[in-house]
Amino acid sequence: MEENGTTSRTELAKGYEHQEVEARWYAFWKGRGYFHGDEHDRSRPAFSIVLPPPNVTGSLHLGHALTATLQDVLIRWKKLSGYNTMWLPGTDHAGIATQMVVEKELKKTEKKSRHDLGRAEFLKRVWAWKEQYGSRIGQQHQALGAALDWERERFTMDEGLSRAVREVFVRLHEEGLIYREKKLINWCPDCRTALSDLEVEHEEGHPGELWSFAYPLASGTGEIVVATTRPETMLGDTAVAVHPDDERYLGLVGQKVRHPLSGREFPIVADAVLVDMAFGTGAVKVTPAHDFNDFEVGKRHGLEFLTVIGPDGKMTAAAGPVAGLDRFEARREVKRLLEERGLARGSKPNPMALGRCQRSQTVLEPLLSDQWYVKIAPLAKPAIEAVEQGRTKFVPEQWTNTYMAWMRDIHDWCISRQLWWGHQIPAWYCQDGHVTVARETPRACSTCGAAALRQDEDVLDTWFSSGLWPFSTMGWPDRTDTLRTFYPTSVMETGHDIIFFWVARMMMMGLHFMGEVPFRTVYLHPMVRDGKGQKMSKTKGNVIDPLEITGRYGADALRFTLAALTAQGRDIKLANERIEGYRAFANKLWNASRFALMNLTGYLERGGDPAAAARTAADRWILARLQVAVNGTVEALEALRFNDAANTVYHFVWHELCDWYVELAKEALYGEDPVQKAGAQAVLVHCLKTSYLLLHPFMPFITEELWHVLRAQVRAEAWPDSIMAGRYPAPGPVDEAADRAFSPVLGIIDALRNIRGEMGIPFKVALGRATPLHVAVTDPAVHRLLTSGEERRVARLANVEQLVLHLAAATPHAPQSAVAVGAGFEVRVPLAGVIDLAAETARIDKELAKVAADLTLLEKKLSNPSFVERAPAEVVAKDRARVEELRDARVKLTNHRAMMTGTDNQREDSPMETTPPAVPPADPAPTTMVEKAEQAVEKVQEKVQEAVKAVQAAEKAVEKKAKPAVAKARKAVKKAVASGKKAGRAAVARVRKAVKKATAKKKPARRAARKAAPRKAAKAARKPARKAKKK
RNA sequence: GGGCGCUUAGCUCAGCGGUAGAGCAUCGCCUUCACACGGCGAGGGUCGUAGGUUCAAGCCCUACAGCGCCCA
Repeated sequence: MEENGTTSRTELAKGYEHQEVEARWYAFWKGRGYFHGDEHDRSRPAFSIVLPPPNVTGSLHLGHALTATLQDVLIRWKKLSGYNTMWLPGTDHAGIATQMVVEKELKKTEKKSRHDLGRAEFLKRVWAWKEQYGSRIGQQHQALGAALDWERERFTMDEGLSRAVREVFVRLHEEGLIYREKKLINWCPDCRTALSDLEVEHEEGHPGELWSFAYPLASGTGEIVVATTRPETMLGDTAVAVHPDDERYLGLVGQKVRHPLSGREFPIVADAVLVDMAFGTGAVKVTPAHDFNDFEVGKRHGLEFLTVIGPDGKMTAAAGPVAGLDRFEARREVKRLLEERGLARGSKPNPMALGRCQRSQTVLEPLLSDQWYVKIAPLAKPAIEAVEQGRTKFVPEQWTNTYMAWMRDIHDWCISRQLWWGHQIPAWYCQDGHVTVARETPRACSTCGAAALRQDEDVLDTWFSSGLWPFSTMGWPDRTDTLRTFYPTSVMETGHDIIFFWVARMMMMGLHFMGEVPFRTVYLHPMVRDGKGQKMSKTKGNVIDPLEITGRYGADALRFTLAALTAQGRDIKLANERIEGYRAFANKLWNASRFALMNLTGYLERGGDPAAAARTAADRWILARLQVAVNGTVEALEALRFNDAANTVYHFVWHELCDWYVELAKEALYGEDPVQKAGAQAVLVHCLKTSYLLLHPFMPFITEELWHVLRAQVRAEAWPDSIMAGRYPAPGPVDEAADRAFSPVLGIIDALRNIRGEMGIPFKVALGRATPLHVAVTDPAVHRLLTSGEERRVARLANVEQLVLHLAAATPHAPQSAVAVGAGFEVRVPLAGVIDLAAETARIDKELAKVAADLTLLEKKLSNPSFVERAPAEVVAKDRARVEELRDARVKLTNHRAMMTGTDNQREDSPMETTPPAVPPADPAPTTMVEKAEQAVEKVQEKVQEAVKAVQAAEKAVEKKAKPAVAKARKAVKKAVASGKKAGRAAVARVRKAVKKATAKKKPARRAARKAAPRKAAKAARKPARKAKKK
């Protein structure tokens, strides 16, 4: 620890400064080897993750930050839980993207193309680029605190991984699962390479034009009209197809048409698969070399495959009059030429589907070419079975379906790319065209023995190498200890957009080459969007560098935010306010620790059982709550419910430890009793230490910092000198009795605070000053608890000067006072001279309304015989107990109210049936302003209702009368209704706001107005129950 | 065209069979010696619509509507 100079630090800055703290710890952890997984250690269970490799030339965005965070949470949690953890980092070479970046740079700085440099020289440049920029991702991961095993960092183009790639290629080829064939593929004219189906982005509804023209019959006796969205392809047409059942064209099938621009003649064929009789003219032009559907037609009918668009997106020589033109220019030119010849037959707008290149967004061109393919069905089968058998599970579960659907409908995988950057295909050709596939450069053709060999110029799809990632990174094809210890990995954690690219392919490759699934669990996290819900993308310019956020709010705050927002099944909208909130949380933890340090002088940690050190009910209570938090956190982590885990700790630290216990403990910490003081200190230290450990996976930096400071303060030599070497808190039984026993104290304090708040008595004005405040409790145990010291805590937290305790059902009669009733207690605050009778009456009425509503509901429920018979006994019992409680409260509150309004002659002290008004009487004189506003709201609401009804009626009428037009009309009407409703709601909301503002200054009036609304009263009625439940 | 997801407080979202929750925002009070990156209190929801199952339904089932994503 000396390397950090924090050994003796036991004082903290007033606020948490993340920059200062975060700068300190990464090197410390790394230097101590905490990130390294030991492949020789088989004594502990292993927990391993391979980081899905980001693109080496990219930089991390928030999606990566989420990946890093969730994986780090798992790794750190498992490490603290005693596992031999290993998290393997690395990057992939991103063939297309990287090559494009370097080519662009080359063009800019040297005005050269890669062809000017030649392959070898160009690759040198790419490597240089990789060396220069490849480290950025590593730095970003470090800034995020990711506990990555850097000793195992890999890159898909490393020697070892390249060897794995060749091995896989050769083996698959030997097994007949890799083949080379001339087929139609998706070609990007911009990247000048073939793509796999997965790299195609489909765009729907692109505004297009369905343009019709006529092919003259070769016989010269007529024409056949076809329509197309791509007129330029007509130069490659080698047939016209019609439906065999189409009577319009019966006589034409078998005849020929003459191409008006090239003069070629080709047949009219009948094809039931391709042709939809109802669409357009029912006749379709067929371009087998430039359309996937037409390609099949071409094969079925033995048509000519005529390529008229080249790899550069320009028309080839075969395109005759438009040869050399760009395909889009050619489109205009073809139309012009056909119009000139009088063959144009009109056009209409037609939304069309487009395929675009994932990288360059260029419209793809189907192109006929020789490519390498993986025959995928035999690989997919085991990958399907593995999931069916549950050997790999998806979380959230619904992704199983997506995976299965894709796997079952999988197409052969085009793996060759016309690039230079990547793994060059280990296939060689001799002059006779024989193919030799080999692990090492062969000396001679395996078929004819010819020595002159030329290696295939193409490289493999990047995903071909990253599909091997879970085992190629661990030394495969060698049988290494790393593989033995850490394969299969425990979890694959990545975005659901990558399920096919990585997950599916890793599954297939892992099963095929390792004989076992590559991961036990696949956790697919949601997409990170910006605050407005938009997908982050470079083109939109809303991509955020995680380092920007960590710089501003701290890595811990960002990590915690991401974890807290990662609920299963919904995208994350990351808003700055949210991150600010969790930065505040870090600050809260910091200051709770600061408070502790200030009050731990002289305390030495001896490692005893905190439960034994606990002296007071408050001590035992917080320990119980802590155990609840530990159990909840671990349970959530086990289920990969990151948000639940984060929120559980958050709630404990802020709302139980800080809001309650720190305040409660002051009684003992500032008090004279050394034993109680030591007890509170021990409990506080234990709670903080446990909180640090719970939080460490989420907030590694601040917890490590505070761990050291607290450890030094209490001289806890038994604690390891890094939190990373600590043990994660273990789930265990909760001291329910301690939790329950203390709740009356919390309830009484709550009640007093409520009176204060509602009556507008500032905290600094002590309660029970002139005359004492009264608290009555019915349970002797609670009475004992309070007399044995807890009443002093009540007094401190509610600022009470004199408090008289009664073991009784009710407090003594006092004329001007405020009363609150809870489960088993009643408090009475005399407020002579201070009390606002109207305010107190209103407050009591509010309470009464809640009680009455709750009671009505419960009584109705209990009077239903089938409920009593069929519902579980404990549910019924609980409701009965609650009814008793509510009746008691109703009596007390009614008495109190009667007393205040001067009609309390027959006050009752024992619970018995009284019948308070179900709805408390409203203040008879609300201000006219409020009245008017409320009426306005109602009117607007009525109007909206009327409008909606009217539209609906109209809708029905329309439906009845005009059946054919119904669909269209309905849509329009509904839209109108929706927008009308929306506008109406907005108007109501505005008026409501205005009312609120207007009434804000006139409290009694506002209250009265509220009373008038029974729904609100009913809602209010549920409130105390909720509070009680929380306790 | 097929599939999946979403619709809960002003906003962003949890909850998924037993009394509607969080964070932010709002309103009132408080510069109380851990924290104004704060404390205390309060208001705000017929849980998209219509049916059904159940003693009991945001929660399960069916249909519909709107939004989003994936695949063809």
